[in-house]
Amino acid sequence: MTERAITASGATRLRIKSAALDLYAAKGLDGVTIRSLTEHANANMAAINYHFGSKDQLTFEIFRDIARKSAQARIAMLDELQAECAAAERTPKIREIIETFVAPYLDENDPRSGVLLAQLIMKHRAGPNAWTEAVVREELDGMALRYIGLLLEAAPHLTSKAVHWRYHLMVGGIVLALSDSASSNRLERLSGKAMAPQDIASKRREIVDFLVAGFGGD
Amino acid sequence: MTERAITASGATRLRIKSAALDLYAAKGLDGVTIRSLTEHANANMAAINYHFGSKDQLTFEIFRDIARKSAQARIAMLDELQAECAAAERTPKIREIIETFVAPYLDENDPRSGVLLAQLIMKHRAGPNAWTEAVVREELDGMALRYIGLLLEAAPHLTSKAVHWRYHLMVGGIVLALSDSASSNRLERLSGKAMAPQDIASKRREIVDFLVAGFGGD
DNA sequence: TTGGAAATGAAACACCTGTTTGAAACGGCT
DNA sequence: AGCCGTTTCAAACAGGTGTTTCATTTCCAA
Repeated sequence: MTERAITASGATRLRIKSAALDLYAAKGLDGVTIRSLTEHANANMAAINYHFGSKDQLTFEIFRDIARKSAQARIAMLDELQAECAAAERTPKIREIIETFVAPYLDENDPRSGVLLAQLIMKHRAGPNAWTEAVVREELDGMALRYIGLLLEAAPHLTSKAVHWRYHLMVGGIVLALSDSASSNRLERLSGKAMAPQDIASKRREIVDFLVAGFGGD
Repeated sequence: MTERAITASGATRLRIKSAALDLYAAKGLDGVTIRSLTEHANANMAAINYHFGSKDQLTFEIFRDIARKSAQARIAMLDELQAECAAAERTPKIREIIETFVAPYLDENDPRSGVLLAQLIMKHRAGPNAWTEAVVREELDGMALRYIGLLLEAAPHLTSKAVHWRYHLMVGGIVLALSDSASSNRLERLSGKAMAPQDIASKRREIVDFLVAGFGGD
């Protein structure tokens, strides 16, 4: 009884989700209306409420998935890193930790996710919400605590308070750096067009180098 | 002919501006309606269009003033710093430069301005606007270039590209750290209530220390 | 083939936004 | 006092938002 429902409804459901990812990445969290959304998805307005219950619920699902995917990717990388370190009887280095943290924001194969992740966090800061709160608490907080613990080990010269602060400063730096290339491109403007913002590899290098230095070296 | 107009209109004009500062700082850029605004200002809805032309124009004036004030404060501090350094025949240190940059965000006498400044920048990144663009370009870009130049001198081990990047990462870190204490208080939650977010002095110290380290030491 | 649930579509709905209107009240000046 | 430009006020307005309605179509199973 549910099988046909799944396959049949799956079509427009997926079309809507896909269009939502595109539009949110392009126009930002406040620039997408239900009308523009259904137009890009070749669907009817009512389809959103029919398939998702409400626009808020759709948005929640979208960003919960993005956040969960990024958290899982980081957890996998951290597991691998810690296994490696356990074998070599050493603790992870600051640079290694930070590289796993930055990775989901700068995935060459999926640049959209990094932008969306940044938008989620900015939205949660600029005007928190029932669903931003839920996404951050349920998908991101645990991962953040793991990073803070690891960084605390890797940077024994820093107090716990300092590591907490620097974790948050790190997130902020990444998020706003990401959003810059996504919209206003202030970095390119101020540097006199000398910067190539599309070069993800060098972008990652600059960001990681700064953050590693911020935590007190490699 | 203008005198009485100025004094008479000045009253509600100022009341509206003051209420706007309060509400924008408390509710964020997207949480203030013309109705809540005039209610808090004991004014009529039409007063906003009568005195400011439009809600957008009012918002523009508010944030242009905030941005201008912060830029002027920083310019004054930089002038003093550079005069001091010229007398001592040395160049400004990274820490000295960054302390002037952070200062307007963490003014004990006016904590509202820091929050508003952070909101302006987040809004400009999350969803740029005609007036955010104008404020950033006209009030902030020149100051940013001066900082980048100074930091380039103070951190000769960094390339120009690196300094540009780190300047933007610095802004991002400050802005999101500021917005955290303003709304979601994630730092306090994750640290198990061990952090005292109201202690501005130690907050400034943590931020500056991280940024100084990020630029490669003192 | 046919019955009935699932899905779609066009239109209307209710709500909230910023803006405008036109009349009333105010306040200084002659 | 009487005038007139300035300012205030309540109400209505226009535009956009998400949601709902209900008739229609689609599609699978009996």
